[in-house]
Amino acid sequence: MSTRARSNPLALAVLALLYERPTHPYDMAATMRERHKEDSIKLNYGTLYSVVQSLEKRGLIQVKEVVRDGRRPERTIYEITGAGKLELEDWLSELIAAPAREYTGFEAGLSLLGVLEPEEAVRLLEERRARLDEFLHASEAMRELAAKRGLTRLLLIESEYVTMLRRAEREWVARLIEDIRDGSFEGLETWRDWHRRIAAGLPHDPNHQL
Amino acid sequence: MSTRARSNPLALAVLALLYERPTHPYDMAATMRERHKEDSIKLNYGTLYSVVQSLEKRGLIQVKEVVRDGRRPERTIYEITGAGKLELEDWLSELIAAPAREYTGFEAGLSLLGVLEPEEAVRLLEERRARLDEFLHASEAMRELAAKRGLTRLLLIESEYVTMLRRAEREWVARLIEDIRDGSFEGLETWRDWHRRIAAGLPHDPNHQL
DNA sequence: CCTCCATTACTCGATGTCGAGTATTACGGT
DNA sequence: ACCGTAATACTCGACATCGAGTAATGGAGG
Repeated sequence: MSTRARSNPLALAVLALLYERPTHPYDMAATMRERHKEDSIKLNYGTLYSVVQSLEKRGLIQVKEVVRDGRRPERTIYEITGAGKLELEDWLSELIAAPAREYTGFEAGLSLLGVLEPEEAVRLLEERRARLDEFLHASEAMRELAAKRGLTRLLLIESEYVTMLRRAEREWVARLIEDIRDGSFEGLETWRDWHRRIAAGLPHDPNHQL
Repeated sequence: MSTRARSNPLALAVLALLYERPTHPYDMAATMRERHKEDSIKLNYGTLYSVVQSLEKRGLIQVKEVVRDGRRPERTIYEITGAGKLELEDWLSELIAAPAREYTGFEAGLSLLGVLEPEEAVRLLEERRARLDEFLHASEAMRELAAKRGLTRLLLIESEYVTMLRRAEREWVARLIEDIRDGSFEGLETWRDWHRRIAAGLPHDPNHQL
């Protein structure tokens, strides 16, 4: 259809909201906030309005009516189309069924870890571990609160997923720190060597081929 | 400094490459390929050149010389500046030390899981589990190959991280499937109910408040 | 009843990202 | 000697994303 279809999940959220009931962009944003969807789907006003326009151009949603309350700005109410419902189900299915290459900041950082000295790397990893612990505690607290309020598991499933990933990351980071510390990290000498050479402006052969 | 500084990690990779030696953008791309950096840092030609320009504007890198080989296009050789070295270390440190909110497609999908029927959700999750298994096998094979070639752990650390995350995800997805299947998933009836109402066009109260 | 701040609803210009396109040369095969 | 394909080095225009800005209303406090 369009050029860069299915890039921004915010468009998927729009389809999901309009699947429930017709409404206008500002209200979509407010609803996303109330339901804590903005924790899992990046929300930005400018982007929201442009994403809505793009969905309209693609025939997945359409204007239902334009209402004006006094002299406030007009509210443009959209509704989902048949094609939009199909797109919603198909896109959502893809997101669930197909693991995708995602580029995270930490992964990028790890791939350049050799730029730092091992000691510096350890210091930074320890800070990460501490922050992950904070996150996990906060997350635990929220979970208890949510349980008290009788929130069902379906409503917390994204958060359950993210917390599980963070817990796994925490354990991995902790082990990595140990390995570098006690010298069992394989290739530690090469790492140090490479670093000394760079600092001295010497040629270095970062033997990176697979 | 600039408006949207530290957004694209590709800029970090550029700084890291110029930290090793002066070179031109096209060669940076080639080097990133050779070293499998493009697996962890998204590489795109257009973006690369615009990112380089932005780094130059910010004074983090500068043109060293412009050479021409016969009648080929000119190659613009860049080198890193003092400010650039500081930025490299600071940015990299931040990526390692501070866990950041990352928005993944799967998380977005999970947060809208209620749009699907439980049975459909299970089918899709099973497909995901199968694909994760494939990924993990391929990853295992690569790991053995890399070991044979004597690659050091530092060079594979990003891949080790990603594989560990995928393994954790696989186990979580498997448990989730079980819970929905055997009915122990809390709130399954509410889920089904909500769905019936939507399908019938009835009012539904998606009680999402925290 | 007046003032101030939050809320409502959206717009705009700058900046970032995408990937196909261009033009040249090197090189292997026949 | 000729052809086709890969590699070299970069450009361009369409599209996406960002977040500050705008302009009106409603309500709480003095």
